[in-house]
Amino acid sequence: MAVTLRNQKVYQGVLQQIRSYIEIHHLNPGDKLPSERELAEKLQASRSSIREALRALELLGIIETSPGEGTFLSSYRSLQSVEILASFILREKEIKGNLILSKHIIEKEAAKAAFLHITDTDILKLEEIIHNPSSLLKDKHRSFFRHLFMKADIILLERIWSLMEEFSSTLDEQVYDKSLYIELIQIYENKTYSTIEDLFMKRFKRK
Amino acid sequence: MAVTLRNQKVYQGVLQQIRSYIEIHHLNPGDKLPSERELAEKLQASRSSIREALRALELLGIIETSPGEGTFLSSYRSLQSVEILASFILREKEIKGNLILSKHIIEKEAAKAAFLHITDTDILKLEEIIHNPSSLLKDKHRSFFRHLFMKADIILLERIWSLMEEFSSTLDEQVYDKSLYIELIQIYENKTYSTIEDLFMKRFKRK
DNA sequence: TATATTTAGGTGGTCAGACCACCTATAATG
DNA sequence: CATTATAGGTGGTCTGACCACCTAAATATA
Repeated sequence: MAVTLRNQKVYQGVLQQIRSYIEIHHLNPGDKLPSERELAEKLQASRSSIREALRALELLGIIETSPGEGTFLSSYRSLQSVEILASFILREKEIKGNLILSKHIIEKEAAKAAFLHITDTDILKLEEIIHNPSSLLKDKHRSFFRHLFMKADIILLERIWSLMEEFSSTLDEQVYDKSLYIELIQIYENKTYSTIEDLFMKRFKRK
Repeated sequence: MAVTLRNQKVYQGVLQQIRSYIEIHHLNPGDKLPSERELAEKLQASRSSIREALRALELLGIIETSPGEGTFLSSYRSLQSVEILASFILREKEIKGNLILSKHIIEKEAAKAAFLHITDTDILKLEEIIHNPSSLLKDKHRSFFRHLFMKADIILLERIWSLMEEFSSTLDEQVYDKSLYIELIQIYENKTYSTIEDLFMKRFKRK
């Protein structure tokens, strides 16, 4: 059995050693890790313990496994862990009321952060999204803000916002307002940054 | 063996079923989950598979285990996953810059949202936090904003911010600025809401 | 009776060994 | 040479076994 330091569980030690292994061997995304049986022997732990560590890493999106092939470092960043976390956190009732407000705040900041980088082409693109007759209001909303997040270059907030969007769509109260987009586009055209804050805030007060 | 839907692994199914269990039984933080053997029987999976799911949940800080006692819903969010995630994933440079900015934005919004609810008592409390000689700047920062989040009553953003704080603390560059807190307290005293935005933005521009 | 002690059973932690389905490279076959 | 078996490795899963630990009930003690 692997040495158990300070009441640490074996799988936690395995976690650290795998991290070291990756570092020492300069493994890059897509590279293969030793097999479970090999790790078990190398790290002096049972295959079960190795697997407990690997499952945890998998949930965090750090590794991927292919039956019959092996275990590999993830080449893309999975949001699996965030989703699991979110699904547990958002379950709590008080949080749900918070969700709409938080999402609104993040959208406001995206609109502000994008301001400096918005070009005429972007404005056309945004108008096209909003006036597309074949899309639902919900989809318009998502495309619209996704574009803003992209321009603002705040990937992290975009991811968080995406999750909030997903969860808020499971709630009853849908709160999309077409005039918001139109007014925002006008602000971008007139280059009046300072009015963005008000645009969003007055809309939230109304509820 | 548990039914394997769409190539889904057993432990992933177990993950979902545990989530359902928590919801159906209205479990709250601190409450006890069924034992591993009981879950194995209930969910028609082996104890190993149950454990793989539990280990993953443990790493995410959703559950805690006590040998000899049982498995419990976490009463506090341990965030131990953050450390692991950070050490594996945060190598990517683009994300780092994004992290600091995103955290800064959320802190700014917390400061604004708290504005209306700040009382004289709160101001004293905030000053006490900042001038406490026995705490590190990092801890001052956290206590300070935790108080603001509490007053603003935006739990969800606070959770997200906590995650970001944990993440950013694994980075080299620490960016706490004591004068920010002092100026912010002054704003609360003078009740000049409109200057909060500038206070934060000018600080970010400097970097 | 009231308190201290033992004990039995439950719980998580870990391990070893066994199949299975799947993949791949090699060897045997046409 | 191309095709097809085949053998061995890999993750996925299960079973059953210990161990250390905790708790509460049963027992012994004051």
